[in-house]
Amino acid sequence: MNRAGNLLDRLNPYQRQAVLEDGRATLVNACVGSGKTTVLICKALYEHTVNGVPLEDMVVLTFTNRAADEIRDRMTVFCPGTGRDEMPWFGTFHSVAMRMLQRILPVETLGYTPSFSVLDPDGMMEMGERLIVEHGLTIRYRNRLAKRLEACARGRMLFGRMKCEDGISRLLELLAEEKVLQNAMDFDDLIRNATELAGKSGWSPRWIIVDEFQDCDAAQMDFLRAMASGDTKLFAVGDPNQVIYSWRGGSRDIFRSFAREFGAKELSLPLNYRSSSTILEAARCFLEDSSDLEGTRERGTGIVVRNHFNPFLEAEYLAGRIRELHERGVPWRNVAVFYRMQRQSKPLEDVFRRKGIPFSVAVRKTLKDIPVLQWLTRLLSASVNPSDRNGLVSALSDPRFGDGLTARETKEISGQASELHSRIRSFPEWAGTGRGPLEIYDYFGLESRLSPTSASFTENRRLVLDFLGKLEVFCRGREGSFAENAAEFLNSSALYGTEFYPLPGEPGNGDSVRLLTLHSCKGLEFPCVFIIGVNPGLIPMRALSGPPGREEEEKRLFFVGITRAKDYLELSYYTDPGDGRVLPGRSGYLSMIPPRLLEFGDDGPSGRTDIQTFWKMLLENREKGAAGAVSDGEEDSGASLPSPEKAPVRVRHPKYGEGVVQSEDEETYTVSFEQYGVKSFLKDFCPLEFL
DNA sequence: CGATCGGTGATTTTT
DNA sequence: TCACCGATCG
Repeated sequence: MNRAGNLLDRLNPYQRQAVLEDGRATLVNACVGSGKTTVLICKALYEHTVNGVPLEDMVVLTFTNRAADEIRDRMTVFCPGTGRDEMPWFGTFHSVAMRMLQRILPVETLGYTPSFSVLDPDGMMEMGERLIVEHGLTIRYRNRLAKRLEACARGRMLFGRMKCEDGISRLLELLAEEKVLQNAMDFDDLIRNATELAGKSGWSPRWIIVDEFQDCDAAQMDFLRAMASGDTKLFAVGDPNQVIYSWRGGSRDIFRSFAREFGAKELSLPLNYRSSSTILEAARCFLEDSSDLEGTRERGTGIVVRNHFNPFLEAEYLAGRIRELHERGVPWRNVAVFYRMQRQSKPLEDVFRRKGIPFSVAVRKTLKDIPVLQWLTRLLSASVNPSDRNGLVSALSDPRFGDGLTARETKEISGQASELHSRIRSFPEWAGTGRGPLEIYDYFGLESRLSPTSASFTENRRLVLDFLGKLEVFCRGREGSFAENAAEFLNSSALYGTEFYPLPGEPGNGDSVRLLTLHSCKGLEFPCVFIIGVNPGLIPMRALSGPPGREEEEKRLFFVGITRAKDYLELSYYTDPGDGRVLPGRSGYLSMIPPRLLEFGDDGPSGRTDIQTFWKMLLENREKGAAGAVSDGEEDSGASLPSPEKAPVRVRHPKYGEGVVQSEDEETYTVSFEQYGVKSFLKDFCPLEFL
């Protein structure tokens, strides 16, 4: 009681109201940086310590492992002695669904056993490839199979009209059968099967609490519905302004339908504690509805806008600028650079490495990127799960580490066909209650399989022993057989994804500058943020086709990026992006920010950059023997502007075409274009041609 | 089989 | 705008 009492004292009135709200369903519209995770944790603590709800009677759901870990860690701080076992239903949607299927739901009715295995996306593709061969299916666009399957599973059809017979839907059916046969569930199956069984089981928690509710898709909503009985209370926290995954099924409508379906009381957390009011005011320009967003902080410095010739020179500039910040006492980890596409990190990586700036990149690492671990997990999976034909075939047929059998040969294996095969089959018995890394290493004869002569031998050996070491730690102190525990380990590492594996050669989360896509920066915050490539075609991404609402989502994405910054924000764009799909010059989004919030950097470091830019252009032009491109380098510096007259002033813009100047103040022109509506332009950086 | 034409999509990605 | 696939034709 005391603890919870103290906890409440630290909350603002909005947060306190949310924690104390006791209706059947509560929907908290939490603005960016308003302490929503704190509220969520306080809610769980309050119900537990004050209202006496056992933690086992609460389902607390997140979308990422990172969020789940944070919540569990912070719970443990307030409830000392509480481990994972006391919070069985705290976790990601997928891990909670998996646990329910393993422990309390009758999976047998679906043809599974509680020791089913979790099929990661790569494993699913392997299974798909095999089924295509075995059944002689004809699949169009084979190299985009993954995308096609995903689209098909969500009821959409990629490459809509196809003249010829296409086996994609047949493949989907076969996959569904095969998964049951192999006692394996993919990520979607976990949610779907848990939903189906929970609806019938009659089991319900007293509370369901959901984080980042705006990311819920239809299947996850069904899952909530299936778990909730009439007595279950629901508490969902989210921010409709941060819907940036709608292509994955998230939707702003989910807020409305939740409120309607459960008659939820809607509250809001409008106070942002993170960003300076200047940054927040700029961010507000990108919202459809910014009414529930109030700053609490001082103005801070202006948002710096800069242009660079190309991504390479921009990286040079950033390296210098970030080093300068570091020398003034800013730790590396307080700085982040955001961009729209993964590949934009490349020039930054190269230059930062050369200039000795420590950095870490959020790269998407899957098992596939580390072949030896991919093979090892298939091998172990086949060893602990006898129905896992898929893993067996993958492990045996691998040309590098396995026996290099063809699919046909592997199919006909009967028992003692291969040494490796018999080792796999007798593994559970051999393993008993526990085996160490070196024992397993020797048991499978890995020393020779990893081919000691190959260049990557040392690295592969280290990766394998490291992985087996983690397996040992995981299994230590657990009851049951080693094979059972190893199966559990493989399942959670499939769900835990990349972070479970060491990234070879890369420094971890130490003191380094973070390079992130605008999508992956969600949920983080940094004192200093640089958003690069704010060009038309990149931010916003060129949206040719696609459902309406695309443009709004790009705005929200930029909003998410801006609101990561606490104190310092710098936006930059390229004069010469070096990519046909990206237009040179400032994105229209920069014109949406009131100019009084911006500072256009043209002194100091950028001056150096301009000289470099000029040299670079000179060199390139000399090499190409081309002339005339140089003048483009300064497209944004104010060309001669005629004084405005009383009569309508007509202008031409390179992208928007002809328009009429509507109004003018000291810094800007506001121009109305026929097709693009009203835009405003800074006088000093004006791309307009006066007619 | 090689050349050519037409249609489609490109990016982001928790688990 | 470009890259890639599939269909079609000679």
